[in-house]
Amino acid sequence: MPQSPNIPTLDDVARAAGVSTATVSRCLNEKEKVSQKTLAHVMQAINDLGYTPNFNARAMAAKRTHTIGAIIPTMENAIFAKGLQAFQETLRESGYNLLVSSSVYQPELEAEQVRALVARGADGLLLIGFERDHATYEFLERRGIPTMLAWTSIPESVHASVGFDNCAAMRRLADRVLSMGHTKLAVISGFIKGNDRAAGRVRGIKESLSAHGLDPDSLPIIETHYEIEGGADAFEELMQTEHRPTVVMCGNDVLAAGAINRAKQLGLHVPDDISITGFDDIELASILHPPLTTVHVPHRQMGQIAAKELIDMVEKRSSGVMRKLDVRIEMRASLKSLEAE
Amino acid sequence: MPQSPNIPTLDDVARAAGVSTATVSRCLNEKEKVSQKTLAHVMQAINDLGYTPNFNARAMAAKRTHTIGAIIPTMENAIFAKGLQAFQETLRESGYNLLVSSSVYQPELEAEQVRALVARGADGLLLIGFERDHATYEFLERRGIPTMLAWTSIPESVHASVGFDNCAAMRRLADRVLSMGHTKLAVISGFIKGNDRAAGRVRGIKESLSAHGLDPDSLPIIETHYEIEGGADAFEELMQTEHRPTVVMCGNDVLAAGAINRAKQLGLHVPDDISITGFDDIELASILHPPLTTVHVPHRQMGQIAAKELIDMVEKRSSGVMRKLDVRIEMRASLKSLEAE
DNA sequence: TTGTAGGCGTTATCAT
DNA sequence: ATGATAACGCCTACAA
Repeated sequence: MPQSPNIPTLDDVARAAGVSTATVSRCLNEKEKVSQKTLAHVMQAINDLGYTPNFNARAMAAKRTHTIGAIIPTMENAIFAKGLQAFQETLRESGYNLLVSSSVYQPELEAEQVRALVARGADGLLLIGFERDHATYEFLERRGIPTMLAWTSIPESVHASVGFDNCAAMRRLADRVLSMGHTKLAVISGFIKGNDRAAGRVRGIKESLSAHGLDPDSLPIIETHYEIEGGADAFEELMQTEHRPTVVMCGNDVLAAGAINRAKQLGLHVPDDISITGFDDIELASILHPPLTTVHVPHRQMGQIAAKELIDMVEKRSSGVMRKLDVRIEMRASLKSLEAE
Repeated sequence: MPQSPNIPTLDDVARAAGVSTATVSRCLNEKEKVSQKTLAHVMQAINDLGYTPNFNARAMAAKRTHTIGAIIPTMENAIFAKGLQAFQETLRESGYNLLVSSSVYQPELEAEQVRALVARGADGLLLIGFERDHATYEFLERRGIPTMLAWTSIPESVHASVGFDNCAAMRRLADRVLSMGHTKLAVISGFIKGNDRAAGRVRGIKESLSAHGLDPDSLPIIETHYEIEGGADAFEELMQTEHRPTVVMCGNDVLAAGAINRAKQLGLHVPDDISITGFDDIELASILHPPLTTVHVPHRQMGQIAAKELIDMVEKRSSGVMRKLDVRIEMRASLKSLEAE
């Protein structure tokens, strides 16, 4: 027979310590307002009873939770993991907790999770990218929930954000590619609808093409899931077309990993037969064979800044700025020059 | 001047719809107990006001949250991502939400997060592995929180769990390795302290050694972080020893990826100069060069079963069983036979 | 420094 | 089918 769980409350502690609930509460939240002696007493009682404050009651009474919510598109690959880890660490240093949920790249699910997190009393939110239903922003606004957008940078936006310019970054990489003599490019992108990062990256390539006098509209683009298998299949499809590209630029490293792998299976040598590039510079990129040329994104820095800035917003020290970080092109062996040596 | 956020409550809805709060509550939770007409009215009011139920208030009054908490050691690699994704999906199908946090492989942090999740009113918990402070189990027990342990299987345990026998699995792989003529093995493991999965895997190798008449105590073992870099450095260290192993067995695929990569940098050919094996069979394993021989773990299945079982426990349909899943040895090119062809 | 008491937004019991 | 109303566990003026 399992004893019915008898959970100790503030009252129990107060009674055990012979003080009022207010005093116990103070011992928990404002130690300085309590005498050493009673503090010791109370703490003793807390330990003896195995008391844990009820979060929900706390949230209701205080209207603060010291909790930040984050919604990321996926946990299935390392893209967000690194940054999120740093985000969590930085939050902890300031006494905040992190609640994570994944939207699996589904806008409706994200909207739902925003409401869930807010309903739970999240003091602030971290969202990825800026493209989402207006209703969501409106909701956040009405509720007065400080929100940071990350992994992106938003031109002339009213939103606080920390990230980089996906379009400009990819454009720089494309410029490099073109400067190496490539003229026949192809692109493997994540699904663009509802994903501003993906859209920006493709746009960057097109801009580069235009600037170099090439036709952006004839650029072959395949959209697929951000998965290794997706990248692989898309790559194969690209290779079967009439005019084979000499370089395939991928929307992220995971897609590129799939592409490189499939190339190998098809008997194509990278980069001699075909060059491949990625985006993100996750750890995977450097251990691929050949190592992947990609855009390095400062994941950890982004997470740290997001955390600090968000806390400042929550604690009214800031009203939300926009931070644009620098990226770096990481040249590795998967991209080869077409010029004579 | 930002308008002070005026969040609508049940009362507001009730007033707007001209009914009592009780009725509104019913419309939200037990529609069938309300007439069509009032239901429509109330829903209208809810929409008009943009009302969202306050989760914390709800949790307090109902003592149920339909929320499951999960604490995983890391989000930094894909090991748990796949299973967790399936876990979340299955939970959703039954109307449950998932709250995730990461312990970064720190037992104290995990203990803290268990309390946090319980304080938040989690109806149940998913934990990885079984090795943790007794106090935590006791706490969970006292609070009456259904808990599932995953990624492991526990001999004669009172705990509900779903997973596989890490020791037996690795032993099977080691048996294969030995049957291929290898006698000089070395191991790169994650830190064993506080990590039963890591410990079990190493034990499996030792058992295999013993069974084959080899001395398990002379097995070189390096413990390191579950990271690519950790695996790489450990590998290099192993290669510098007097008696070079002919095969390096790694505690997981991430370590193996690091090892393979470093081998390449050192000018060693895998598997001709050295064989390498992994554990988990994450996607990465098959795109490594050469593809990695590893132990395939049914991640998604594990997540699904964990979710179903945990819900059953929460809803008192089950008192917690132990499910042991099968793993499969995935033979790929990174492991080579030493026998003459 | 400590105690008293009202209120936070729901659910659920008991009437009606 | 609907309405009062008492919890739920804590925080926080306000008082002492």
